[in-house]
Amino acid sequence: MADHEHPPFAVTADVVAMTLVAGKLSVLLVRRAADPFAGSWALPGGFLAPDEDADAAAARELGEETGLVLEPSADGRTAGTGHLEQLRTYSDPGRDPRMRVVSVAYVAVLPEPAVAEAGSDAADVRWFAVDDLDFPLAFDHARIVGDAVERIRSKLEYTTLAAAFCAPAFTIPELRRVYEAVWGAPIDGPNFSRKVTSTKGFVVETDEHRPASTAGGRPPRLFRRGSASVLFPPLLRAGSPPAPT
Amino acid sequence: MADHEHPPFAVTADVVAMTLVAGKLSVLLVRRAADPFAGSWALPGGFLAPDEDADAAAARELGEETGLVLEPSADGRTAGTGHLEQLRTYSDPGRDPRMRVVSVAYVAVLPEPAVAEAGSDAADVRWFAVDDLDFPLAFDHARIVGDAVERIRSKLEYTTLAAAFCAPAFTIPELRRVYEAVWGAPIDGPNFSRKVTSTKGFVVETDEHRPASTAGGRPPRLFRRGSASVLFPPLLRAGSPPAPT
DNA sequence: GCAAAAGTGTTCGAAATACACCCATGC
DNA sequence: GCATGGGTGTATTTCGAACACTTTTGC
Repeated sequence: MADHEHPPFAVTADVVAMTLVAGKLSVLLVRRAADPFAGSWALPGGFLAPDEDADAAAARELGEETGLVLEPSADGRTAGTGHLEQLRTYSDPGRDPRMRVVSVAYVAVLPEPAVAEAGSDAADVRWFAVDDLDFPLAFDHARIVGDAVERIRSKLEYTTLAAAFCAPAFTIPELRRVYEAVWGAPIDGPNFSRKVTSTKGFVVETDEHRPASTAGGRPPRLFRRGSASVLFPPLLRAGSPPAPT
Repeated sequence: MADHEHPPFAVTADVVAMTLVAGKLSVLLVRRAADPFAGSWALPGGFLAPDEDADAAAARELGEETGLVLEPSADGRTAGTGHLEQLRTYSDPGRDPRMRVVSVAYVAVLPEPAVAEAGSDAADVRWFAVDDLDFPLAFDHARIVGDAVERIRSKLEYTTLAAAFCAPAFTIPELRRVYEAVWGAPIDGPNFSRKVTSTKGFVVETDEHRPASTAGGRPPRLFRRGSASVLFPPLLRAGSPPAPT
């Protein structure tokens, strides 16, 4: 390893924050004010501070936009609800027209109630359903969002990540709707319920029930997230195989 | 995003190159000559050139040590044999005592015949069985190797990556020994053979056979790598579930 | 022939799928 | 009651684990 003559790099952490909005998988975007791609939508993110690593920078940037504090752990699970994990690093020399910027991208999963669009500016921070992203994003952020969606889709199969989309207490049908929204395919309710409740550590039962909706129906039981982070055996998508990581 | 006052970062690409040596999963290490951790074993790697991205830098560094040229593609598959894919990025502020160094780590998988230790220096580049790594490595490279091993173990389950450990033409038992070496557990030969040959696109049959060994035995058929990169349904490890990515 | 290694056949049980049916609520 | 949504029971089928057994070589 040489230790001189290396060119100047800027390093950023960019976050693909995801949640369910009105039952649709959505990502958080911010409208750029400054020069390159001014007016375009982009991922929240920013430069690493001198004393912080990329995990901390991602958590900080996410907190600045959503008001939520997620402490990333080894497997991405956070102390409370939510999830924050590294996705991959994008380093194409031309990805920022100003200079050499290497971006460490993250995926965050937030429970739906936390959709608070507090943070910095008001109408310049918005959730977009991923299926509605038919306009170009700044930099290579469209590609990053695509990679993040594919990561999340694939991780629902063999981890308990779906619970990160839910509030601390949730029902089995709510969890099922997470799978249906992310995978875009219906899932058999009875079999899903059995699978989830019989997989040790996925969910833990409480003795509470959510009140039935105004449309009627049996009040569903409430569950909390279990201690397991992997799902074994996995919950495989029926049809097409997933793309590799 | 600010565009000033960001501290100077150096960005490196480090490669965890893996292959089977004498039937054991092994990683390529180089002995450091220069100052921090001089004399210690470390991963091959180096700084990104001004005009190259991390993928290209990783491929270049690997080529300088092994003489092999692997062109990384979207899913990590390379044109010929072998495999090169991004692992994750390590950015702890204290990971290099000299300065702020962010390292984009890669995993490379090479076929056993390619163990040529040509490259730069002779005895300062060596393959080590991962189970024999009971000495400390330079920087945080021990952690990176651990993450790489876990990534490879997990990817054998749901991708056709195992074939990257093999020569262009290989037998089913050879492929099975890859799984056994990486997972460290025996696999039933008959069932494995059926699973592999019945999964469309994993391997394609040739009409050649490898000559039987001197110990006798039926000569195994030769196969080549198929076009599939994902394995569906996956080939799950029997016992303990894998750690999440 | 005998040992060794590759590959096939067969059985068994666990688990996913499909779907009929029962339960508990709002109106 | 009746519609709505949650949950259980059960038959079917598919798939993997285990292992007996056949094939094809070297010696």
